[in-house]
Amino acid sequence: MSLKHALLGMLADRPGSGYELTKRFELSLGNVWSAKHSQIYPELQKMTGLGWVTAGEEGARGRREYTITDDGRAELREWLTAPHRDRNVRNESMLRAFFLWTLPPDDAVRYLEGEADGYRAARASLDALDAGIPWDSSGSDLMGRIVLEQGRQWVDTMAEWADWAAGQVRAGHDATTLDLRRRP
Amino acid sequence: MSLKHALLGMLADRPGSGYELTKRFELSLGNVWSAKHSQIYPELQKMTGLGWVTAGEEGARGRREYTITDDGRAELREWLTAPHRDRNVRNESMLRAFFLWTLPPDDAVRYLEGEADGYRAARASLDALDAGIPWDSSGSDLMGRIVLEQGRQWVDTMAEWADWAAGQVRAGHDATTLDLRRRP
DNA sequence: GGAGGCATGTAAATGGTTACATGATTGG
DNA sequence: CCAATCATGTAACCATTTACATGCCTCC
Repeated sequence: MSLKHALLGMLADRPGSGYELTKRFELSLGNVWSAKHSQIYPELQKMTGLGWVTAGEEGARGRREYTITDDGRAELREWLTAPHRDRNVRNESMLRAFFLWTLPPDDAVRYLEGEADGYRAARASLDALDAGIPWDSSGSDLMGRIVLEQGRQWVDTMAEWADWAAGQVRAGHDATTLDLRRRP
Repeated sequence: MSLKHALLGMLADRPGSGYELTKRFELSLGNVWSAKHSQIYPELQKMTGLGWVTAGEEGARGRREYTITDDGRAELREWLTAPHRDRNVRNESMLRAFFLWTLPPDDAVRYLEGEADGYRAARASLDALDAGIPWDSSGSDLMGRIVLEQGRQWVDTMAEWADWAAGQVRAGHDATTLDLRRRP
């Protein structure tokens, strides 16, 4: 049930309409969580029912601005501090990698090289995103930039891994002869 | 629609029943993709309808073994080699991190330190998994171990990041004064 | 006046989790 | 004989995506 909390978190910074929240997902938060407007609008209505947000007057073009309530802030704090054990990972590129042994080695190497390129492209767009944001000294910008840095380290690590993996497959290694070089 | 392909990939190695496939998700594949038996059984039936697998005779305790067909192998190859652009990431811990600025700094630091510990624990269990598998020279073991290595690098990178992030918050940095040390 | 962006919604379908339900076999 | 594990399934619910649907407002 993270969508509600993602919306609460965004509204804790400043009030916004469903449309604006959709844009915030697309522009910044989308790198860690995504949602479409068709899910966001009904969710905001449910959250109004729960008393976590209040809907403002209908403005131009039917615009309706939502504001977080004290109950909403309490719920957000609860979600942030409660222990959470479920590391539910879903990584489709790794799932594919798992089955690359069913392909001729050349095709497997091509896949892994393509992945490495994909990660390098992702790195470039994270850099562009970083450079394009006029970071200020607010708390939300601090955590935004720290999370962005996480994305950068993640794609770098994955690009390195994909290069390494392609090399191992190209060299004809098997699971017992892998060269498991670790970072110092 | 990755579940079908995950099942195809596992059956490409060797035939298996729904129960066994569920176990394979729990024991090895679960680190990159997960599924419950309640989703797997109906899916195998659909795949039989598509001609991607064939169901064997009903054995003891109603056990039914599924075997991948040539059509199934073709579909798997197609899925592995077709270009895929959608990097649809969903990372709930990072989503939380994004909103840590709403907490008192001490609580934010505690969260990040807890994350670092969680990643170190994950590292230990990946090491145990690796040590417990009698890797052989098969192609499936090669890719299995390469993917496991990815998991190891991922959790190491994340533990380092969480330590760094906790330090930055503890030191009272803001987005304009972050110490963005990069790996050499 | 038309294009593009602002703005909101619903419906249908798919994907996934939790809970319910049942029974056979094996090993201690 | 009892517990654990093997083995399969369905139903209800929740989450997510895709497609359908509408209309306003601003700028060129």
